[in-house]
Amino acid sequence: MRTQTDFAERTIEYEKLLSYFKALLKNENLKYTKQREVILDGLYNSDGHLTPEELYNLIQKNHPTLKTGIATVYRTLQLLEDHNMVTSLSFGSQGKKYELGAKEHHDHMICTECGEITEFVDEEIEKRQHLIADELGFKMSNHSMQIYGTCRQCQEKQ
Amino acid sequence: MRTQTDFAERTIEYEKLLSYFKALLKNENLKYTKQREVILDGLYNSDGHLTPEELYNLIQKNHPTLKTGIATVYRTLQLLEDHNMVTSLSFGSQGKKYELGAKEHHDHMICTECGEITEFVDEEIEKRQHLIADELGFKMSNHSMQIYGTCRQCQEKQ
DNA sequence: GTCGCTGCAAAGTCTTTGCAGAGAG
DNA sequence: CTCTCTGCAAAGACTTTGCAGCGAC
Repeated sequence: MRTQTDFAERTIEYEKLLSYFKALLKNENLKYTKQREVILDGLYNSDGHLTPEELYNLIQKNHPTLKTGIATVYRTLQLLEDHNMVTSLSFGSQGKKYELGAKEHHDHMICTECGEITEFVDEEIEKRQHLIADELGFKMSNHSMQIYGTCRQCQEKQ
Repeated sequence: MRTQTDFAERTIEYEKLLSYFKALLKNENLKYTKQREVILDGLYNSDGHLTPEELYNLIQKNHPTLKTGIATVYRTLQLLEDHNMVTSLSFGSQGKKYELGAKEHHDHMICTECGEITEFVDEEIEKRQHLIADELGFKMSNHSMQIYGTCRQCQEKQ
């Protein structure tokens, strides 16, 4: 099993991400704006699991001079999701969160006390998922798995 | 692996479900009302994956004489969820759906074309989930897994 | 009878959209 | 220059809440 740390090492650098984004925009006759840049940047320079509002606040804090509306955050997240650059996660009552999807596939372990999200991958589970889809005659396009519980820190607090 | 059909056989009968619900209400000095009955009934007599609005419509159709407001549906679903009688699922853009949680644990395979939901359980995956939680020092309380793709019927249509 | 429950409508959230001006290419 | 993007505010979708009357116990 691999965990979050490994992913950090594998995460493609910001430069690559940015040029991919720029190429994509050019390809579709869309424009590369300062707002789109800071949104991508915000997603990159965070733990990667943000609600639209959290992202909006982060941008306001880091780029106070640039006026960026929440509508633009929503629109850009939608754009990024349409092009598979980000993935949206909906964990129960925590609302919809977004993460950069350029990373390798992984699953999530969510602490119900503090909301911390740890990423992991288990090859065995991945294999079985494909197997199950095949058995049910399903053409699998995607999958997600979440484990809910209490993280080590929160257990110690109690 | 087991699938939906097996679950139908394991599903506890409505009578048991109902008496559990009644006992629970009595226990907390809550009242057993006609509205609460038809809501539980609606959840039971369906494929078990309903949005609050779908449930509301179903009730309107099956019990046209009984006035049941959507607010009551929301309130009752909340009540049932608080007492672990139903589970809410949020699958991407499909919105929040509810299912009776008295059934055995299972995971979901969702067709992104027609929205059909098939349930399944894989013991191997269940085992590995516990293992992973242990390795990460996580006290697991719950987990969910979704496989997205195209179901057999929708593949044939194309 | 009491006290919780209900429908209704109003109020909250969260997200999307219309528009006129700003700005990238 | 053109045509997309943006902020703003208004509109939408979904969910929750306050209230006065209703109904379970």
